[in-house]
Amino acid sequence: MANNKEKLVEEITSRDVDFAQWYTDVVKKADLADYSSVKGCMIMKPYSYGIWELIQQQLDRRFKDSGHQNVYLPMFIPESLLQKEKDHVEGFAPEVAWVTHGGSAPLAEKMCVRPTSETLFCEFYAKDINSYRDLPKLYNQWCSVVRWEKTTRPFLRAVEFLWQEGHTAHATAEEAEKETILMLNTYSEFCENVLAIPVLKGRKTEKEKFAGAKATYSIEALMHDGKALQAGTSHYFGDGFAKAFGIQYTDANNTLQYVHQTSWGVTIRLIGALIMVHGDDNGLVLPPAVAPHQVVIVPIMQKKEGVLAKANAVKDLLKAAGVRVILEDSDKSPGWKFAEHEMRGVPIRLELGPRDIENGQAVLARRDNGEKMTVTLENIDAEVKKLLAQIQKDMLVRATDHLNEHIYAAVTMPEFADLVENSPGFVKAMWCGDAACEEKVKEETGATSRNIPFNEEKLADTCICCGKPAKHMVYWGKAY
RNA sequence: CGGGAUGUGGCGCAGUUUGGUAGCGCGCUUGACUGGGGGUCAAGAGGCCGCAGGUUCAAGUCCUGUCAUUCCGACCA
Repeated sequence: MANNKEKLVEEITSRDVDFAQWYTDVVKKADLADYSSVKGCMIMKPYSYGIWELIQQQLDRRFKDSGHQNVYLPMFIPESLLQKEKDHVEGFAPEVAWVTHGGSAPLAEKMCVRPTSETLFCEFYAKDINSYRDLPKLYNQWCSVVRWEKTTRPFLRAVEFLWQEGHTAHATAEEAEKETILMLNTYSEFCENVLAIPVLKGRKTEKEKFAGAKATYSIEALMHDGKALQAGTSHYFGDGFAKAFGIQYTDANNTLQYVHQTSWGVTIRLIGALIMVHGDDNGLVLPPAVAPHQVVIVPIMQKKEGVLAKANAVKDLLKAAGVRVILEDSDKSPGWKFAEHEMRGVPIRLELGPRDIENGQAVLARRDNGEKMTVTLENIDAEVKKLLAQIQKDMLVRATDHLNEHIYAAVTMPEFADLVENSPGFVKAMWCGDAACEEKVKEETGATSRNIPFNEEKLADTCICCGKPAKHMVYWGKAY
């Protein structure tokens, strides 16, 4: 009997040998994505798009529950519109793609393909908001955006990627700040309960914040190799964009006011996070909540009378119970099927052969820890649902333990540098608030500030870098 | 955007040094036997050797350019 410690799949490079190569192998072997002839762009195959659809459904429900509505805005932004907010255009101009021709005729004004839609939403809000009665505007958009990245990797960084971007406008700063935190919390709750990925919530430093934002908050996840991945961001804009775009409303006292705005987004990078947090040397390991197939039924000796019929009956039963199940009835050998669906990270394998049918039972094998158990066919649906819930829970516990075991604290710079170099993970350290120190830490150690948590600890009185009085505790780490 | 590596049937690769009829493994198709951890045998199909120029009687192989992928940095979700 095998467990997940054994390496069954020769094609996948071991995680510990070469994590980057392992990642690329999993993307290919789990049938997630393929390359196209367009540089830096990827083809999301049905399996990865299926994961994205499950992410979308469950996030979208949360957005709707908190009063948000979906809209769709154009993918083109005229140059003049992009340039209305100074910081914003400076942040994005280096990486936008430009459309200069319509057919063969040059355009009077070139347009960029949206790298993000703040400017379009602002233009729209300026027209659409007149009275305090029009507020708040709680809009979200599911779309793709284009950023001309120099280095790309499937799911983690692509020239075009899928995401959702929420854009809201509020009457007061307090309300907008509340929204910013609400959505940050929505993301962290989603990551933990759906993706089984624990995250560190906090505020970004000035240096790391979004172009044009007053404050940026992020959720940071820890990958298996100890590197950090920014899994989602939520921005508070204050009235900066409102002033640049003239988004004003008349309040109850008949006075003109500027709105206060937010934006927030997560991307298909979450799929990259799923791969790098949960995956092992046999491939992908998916939490049941986002697994396109939660159960794969592998019939044994399927040509034998009654085996396929029984397998189909079990499939129908599970389907009726709301389980996403497939019956692997191709004429491949059982061993091949085991390995194939392990690479794809299917949470539960259900083995069903003549021997089982005779005994009125089936074998369930867990993808996350390799455990096998025998259950009776009578209440197979209840058993499977129970096990799916257990796997979802255990995966979060395992990832949380991994995160906690890789958070270190440093008080001196040599200590800090040693941790960053030899103990991959997050390092907590005090900081004076000066961007120069942040820059210096990065230059000397390769670690960047990830975020400043809401519940800061006081590890020391002085900045790890310059020795001046410390203002904040920062999570640092090497990041993707 | 800098440095390294790689582009040859669907996938992984050999062949390039020394130019001379394009090969191997896996996969694929058909059939039979098999079946509880990537089965066995038999018979088949499948190639503008990344692309564009050039040298040559002759180019997968040599030269120039270009595109893409990948790894390591810098930049970003």
